[in-house]
Amino acid sequence: MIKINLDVMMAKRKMSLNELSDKVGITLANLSILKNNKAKAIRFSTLDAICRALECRVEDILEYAEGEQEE
Amino acid sequence: MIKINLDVMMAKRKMSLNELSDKVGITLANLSILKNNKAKAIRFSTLDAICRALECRVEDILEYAEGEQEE
DNA sequence: TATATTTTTATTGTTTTTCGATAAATTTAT
DNA sequence: ATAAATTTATCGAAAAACAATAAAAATATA
Repeated sequence: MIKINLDVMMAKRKMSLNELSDKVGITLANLSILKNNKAKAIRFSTLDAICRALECRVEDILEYAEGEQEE
Repeated sequence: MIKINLDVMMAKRKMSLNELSDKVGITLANLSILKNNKAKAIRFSTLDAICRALECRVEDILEYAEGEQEE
């Protein structure tokens, strides 16, 4: 499965959802959905904006976890 | 911008579009579009399938390239 | 060169999903 | 308690994935 580690990166940057929402330009609600692994896909433009806002790489946000599912 | 490095990974694995298309379960045409940076988004299910098929990580496929555009 | 294989491009249609806008509920901090 | 931050939930619209298909173009091979 693909894991979203947005929360980790936000913590590292001490950035709140509000701030990130502003910088990325997507609504608070939708960003929350993405952060909590409720989204089924992502636009590259959004991923790009997130990486730019958090000054990080794709792999800081998205992770392929072999097998794994539970929770 | 977000770069797709599918071609690099396919080369490393000596895997053709045909083979990858089979394993991933999306059509040849659409995989080609993705490979050539014509897609605007990607479903996590697809990204997952690609990582599994190529036995690689997300960062082997997707890369955030600061700035950059041209070409 | 001729032929086969692989890849790219294009089109149409269906289904899915993002994302905005909004509001309420919930959680966490003050 | 109160305020702030986050999550959850609808609804709708616009966008995009992806299938199916076919044809064109590029590449490899005999």
